[in-house]
Amino acid sequence: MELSKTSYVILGMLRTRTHTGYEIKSIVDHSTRFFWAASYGQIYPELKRLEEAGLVKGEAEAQGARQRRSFSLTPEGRRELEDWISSGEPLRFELRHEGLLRFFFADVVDPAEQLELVRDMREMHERTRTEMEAIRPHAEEARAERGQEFPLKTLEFGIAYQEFMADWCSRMEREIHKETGD
Amino acid sequence: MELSKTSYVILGMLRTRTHTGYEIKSIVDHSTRFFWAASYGQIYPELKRLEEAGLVKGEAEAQGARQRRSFSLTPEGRRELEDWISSGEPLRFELRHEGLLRFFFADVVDPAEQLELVRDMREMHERTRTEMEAIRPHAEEARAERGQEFPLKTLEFGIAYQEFMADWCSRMEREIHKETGD
DNA sequence: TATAGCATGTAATTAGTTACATGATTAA
DNA sequence: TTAATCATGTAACTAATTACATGCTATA
Repeated sequence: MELSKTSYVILGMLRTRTHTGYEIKSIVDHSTRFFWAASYGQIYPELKRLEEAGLVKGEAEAQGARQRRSFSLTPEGRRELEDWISSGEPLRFELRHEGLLRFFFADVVDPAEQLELVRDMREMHERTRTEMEAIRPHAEEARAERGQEFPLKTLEFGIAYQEFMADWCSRMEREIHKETGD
Repeated sequence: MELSKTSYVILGMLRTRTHTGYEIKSIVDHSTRFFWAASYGQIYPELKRLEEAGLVKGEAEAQGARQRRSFSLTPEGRRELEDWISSGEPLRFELRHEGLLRFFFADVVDPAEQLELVRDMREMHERTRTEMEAIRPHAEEARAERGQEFPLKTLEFGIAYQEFMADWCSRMEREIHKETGD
């Protein structure tokens, strides 16, 4: 069975304990979504496929009349996850940035609009940074209670990344302002 | 007509002069593809739609028996491009980074593998940086000959960005090494 | 008692890549 | 003469989002 990146997100989320599809979605939304998102439309069908492939095991945990299936990693699933992290396969990355795309073509508009664009970009990155700061307690808890170092390191990277982007925007604001001004 | 980001890439590429679909593809591959890619499978059908919408105009420029259609911006197309750059619509951005995704889950493998992962990530970003440096002459030419400031600024951002990523990887290498060592 | 959150899932749509098919021209 | 590059386009596929549909449970 061919595993997609999203399959690995799911396997990874089950590395410490069992979770429902719903829980996986909300953990993703508080962690990996900044560099790898996943929707219900991917998670539920993928959980089914992973179960068929013997990499996860679902167990009914109904609470009263509410249906609920918790999934756990099988030994094969864990091996698959570890192999993927250790595999030397090329690491792809992709940035899709609408602001940068507009910026690239910004010679066709005048400085006032150029300035507005970079200002909007900076604000967006500052907002995302704030959003990430709000998540920090989660990552600190994961470290304190489950000994996980990497979610926090990853979050700290994310914050530094947003800062880097916002700083670059500030620099561009100054550069453009110089031309507009005197 | 609803325009996608890729539509704007095409309009943008025609801002200074006419181009064929083939040329647009190769310019994209030397510029915006680092934050917005486009394939032939998008470009040719999209050029057709843009022409039907009156935003670009194609002209046959056959050289002997070889077919060739060059497209130019119509006044409406230019306005559409300018409006998009100036519009205050939310600027979306998305990072998909397989290395970071593995890193997030890296608690499940041992330090030797963690180290290998960040090393691979660093090397990838250094390679991309080198690739971008190779493009610099193109962007400098655009500035010198067509007065375009923004493609060069964007490229310089790209280079700084790759450096930032590579530096962070180096820092992680040192951090992990400390734990592996003594 | 009503709203927010928990929970599962599918269908339709959109976006995008890859592979394929074809052929001309230029430079080594 | 052959390989690289120029040039156009479609078909099949893959990935992913969004909207929809359903219903339970806890809490304010």
